[in-house]
Amino acid sequence: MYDFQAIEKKWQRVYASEEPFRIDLEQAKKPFYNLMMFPYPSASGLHIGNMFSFIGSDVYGRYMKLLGYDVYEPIGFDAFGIHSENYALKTGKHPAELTPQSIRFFREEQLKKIGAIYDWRSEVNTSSPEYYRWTQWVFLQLFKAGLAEKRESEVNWCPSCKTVLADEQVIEGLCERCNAAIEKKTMSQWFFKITRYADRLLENLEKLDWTDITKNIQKSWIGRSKGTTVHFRLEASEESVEVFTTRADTVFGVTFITLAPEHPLVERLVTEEQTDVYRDFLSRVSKMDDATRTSISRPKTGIFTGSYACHPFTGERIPIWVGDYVLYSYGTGAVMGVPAHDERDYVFAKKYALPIRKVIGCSDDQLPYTEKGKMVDSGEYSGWESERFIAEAESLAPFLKSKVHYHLHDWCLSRQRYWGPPIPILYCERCGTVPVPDKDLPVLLPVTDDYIPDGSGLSPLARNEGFLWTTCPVCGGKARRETDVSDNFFDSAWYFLRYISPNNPEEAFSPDRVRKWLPVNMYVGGNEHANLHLMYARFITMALHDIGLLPFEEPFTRFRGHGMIIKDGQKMSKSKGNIVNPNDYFETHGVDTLRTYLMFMGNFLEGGDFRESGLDAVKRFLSRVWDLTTLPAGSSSLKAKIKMAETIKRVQFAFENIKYNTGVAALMELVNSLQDEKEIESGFIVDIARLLAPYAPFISEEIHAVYGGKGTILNTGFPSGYDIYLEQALVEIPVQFNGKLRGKITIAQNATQEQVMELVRADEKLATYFQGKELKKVIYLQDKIVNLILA
RNA sequence: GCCGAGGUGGCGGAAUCGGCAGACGCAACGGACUUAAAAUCCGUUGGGGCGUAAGCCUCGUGCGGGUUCAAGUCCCGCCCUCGGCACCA
Repeated sequence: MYDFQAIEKKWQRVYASEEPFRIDLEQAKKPFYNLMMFPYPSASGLHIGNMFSFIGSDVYGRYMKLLGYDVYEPIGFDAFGIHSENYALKTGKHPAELTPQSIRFFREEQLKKIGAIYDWRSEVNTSSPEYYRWTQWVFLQLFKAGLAEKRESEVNWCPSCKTVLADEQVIEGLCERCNAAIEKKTMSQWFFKITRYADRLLENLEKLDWTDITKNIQKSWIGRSKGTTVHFRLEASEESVEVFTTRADTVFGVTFITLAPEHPLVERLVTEEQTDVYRDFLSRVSKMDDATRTSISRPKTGIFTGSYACHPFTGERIPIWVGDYVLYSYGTGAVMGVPAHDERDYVFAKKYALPIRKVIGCSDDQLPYTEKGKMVDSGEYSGWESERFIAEAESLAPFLKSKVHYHLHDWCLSRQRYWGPPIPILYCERCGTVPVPDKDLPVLLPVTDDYIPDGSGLSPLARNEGFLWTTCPVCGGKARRETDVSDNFFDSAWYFLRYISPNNPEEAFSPDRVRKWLPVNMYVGGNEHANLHLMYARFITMALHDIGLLPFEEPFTRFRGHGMIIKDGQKMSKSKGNIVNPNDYFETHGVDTLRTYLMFMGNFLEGGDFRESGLDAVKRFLSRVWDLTTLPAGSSSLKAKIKMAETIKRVQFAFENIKYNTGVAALMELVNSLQDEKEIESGFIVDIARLLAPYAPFISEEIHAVYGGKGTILNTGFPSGYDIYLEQALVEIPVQFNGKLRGKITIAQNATQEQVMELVRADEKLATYFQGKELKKVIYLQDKIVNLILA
């Protein structure tokens, strides 16, 4: 009888007391760093999606362990940040009080029970001073390298969370977390200059073993766009306005210029008689939130400034407009209006009766014609191909310059909140902006009940006099601390470095261990972090590399993004009441069953549909595995050994290619095929347990122990030695006539075509197909298939 | 709109290099065990047709074409779903 509860309790105790997966970070011979994405300890516990992710990662780690690697699988908690703080605000409990409770539940009731090979000595907690001391240190490294900068900027302000958000935390004008409409505010903020790395972040993708899905998400987020800037001299002054275009070939078709309403030239360009119109327009635009402003379907509006520029090629007068569809934050904040060859310009020109000039060969009813083609009515360049003009633009005229623009923006690091690491900067009246010296780290987050944001735009720390004032380390005078804390994404942008030196009080990460363990060999997590976390972690790594602290540029050699779990064909949500709580199944089905089922229900990289009926099926399967131990010891059939050899290959393929579901299926097939065995070798059963061990740790350990095995089964190697039986296996060869399957023959491996044909002709049924036909051709693939072409 | 991934039975999903489509599992149906039920075990299960039967034929991987001895897989043209980006100039 398979008593899963007793077995699991026993091995959970063994794992806790004997710690068989402790890794000697100094001495390990074959280091393999197996990482999964940092969990954020919510009060509601790890949900089934996290569990899916962690188990998928652990299955890989266990497999590598079985192959003999010293697998380091660290674990820790991403405990700072707005999630924890918002929850604290809602419940009225202090985050410093709540966070340890949440962590305790995660650790004791969930993570320690799932049979993962975590080395708990690795545990880090981003909200502990021992950790954030080094977060602050990393900030200072970047600051000293000129990669951190405070500047005035228009920022996304969430009126509900009362804080600034990075661009990537704004989804269609709404806050990623609370869905409140984002407002624009001008504030002084700390930024990391990630845009300096845009090209390298893009180019390095080629070298990484990541799936194309993840790479593609990063590519489009970086959003590299190659184009040309064109200078238009203003009619009324010596200044010029610069526009950015990817279609320099349409420059002869410009009939107007449109500036973003925020463009600094606008104020000066609006003529007296247009002032009222402009004021009116501006008040309408500023009332629009970002969601409305950037909605594609919204009608485009604009006004004429009253001023003109000169066309650099033709000298023609070009009216300058202001349009709400031009974004100040992209390109130069100004565009050249080419209505004949651009959708938006076309609509705009039609609306305001501006001329339309065709400069790319096409028929009139095709306008706006946005394809490339042959240039027409373009002075000396008429007849050129678009591509040629674009490629050579820079060399054609001094007012044309090649330019690359990125969608990626600098990383706004400041948060006007409480629950994060204080940014380690001081402002001294005499010395200006001063970094906190390393010896004074960490800048401790004060323990206070006064942590609720007041909407002033300042962090709660700004009200804390005890925190605020200090002494300038340079001149000894009075200095004020920076009161913003840093973005939660910064905590998790370097944690994989801390994991290799988790308790080192001297260094953030020790260089010897960096060389031994990094970069991370295998990283597993959700693709929803492809734009944010993965980009930031890559940036921080690249920056630390350039500073000379890391010998590599890319933190994660191999990354696999897993899919999402749904329940009975529907998305899980609180409102539907169909949230799966993993702990519910520990008692009813057991951890082994839950783990194996999660890996079996679908392709790990694509997600799956969670169904209790499937869970029952896996429980039955494990029970059948257990029943094999009741078979008398003896020798199993050749058929069984051949099946084992095939299963080993299939299971290994499944692990290597993260197709875990097919590995479970292969094991089920093996167990099914053993139903008729009368007796079996104990080694055979332990080999089944070895194949199963990455999926179902506890039953595997128990089977290993029942047959006298010592220590963890993961130290006993991946099964081998069955290939000799495979050589004895007969093959079944499908026989086709004219491409249609008509039968099969069974023959020894590596048979010649003659041997195969002999059997085919000898087969009573197959032979009938030859009657009255001439055999024209035989296509024979050894051990695979034979196709006979008859006339 | 652009970029990417995908579309396979009643359902979740397999099919590694162009070579037996539907592995494995669920559900359903039939049977064994049982006084009965649950549990468990055994069998059947893509559609259509022929045959008393063993079996045989035929269609079939979103749609339409094509390449090939052979196509879920490759090529061309569509449709739909999901993910990413998006007044991006």
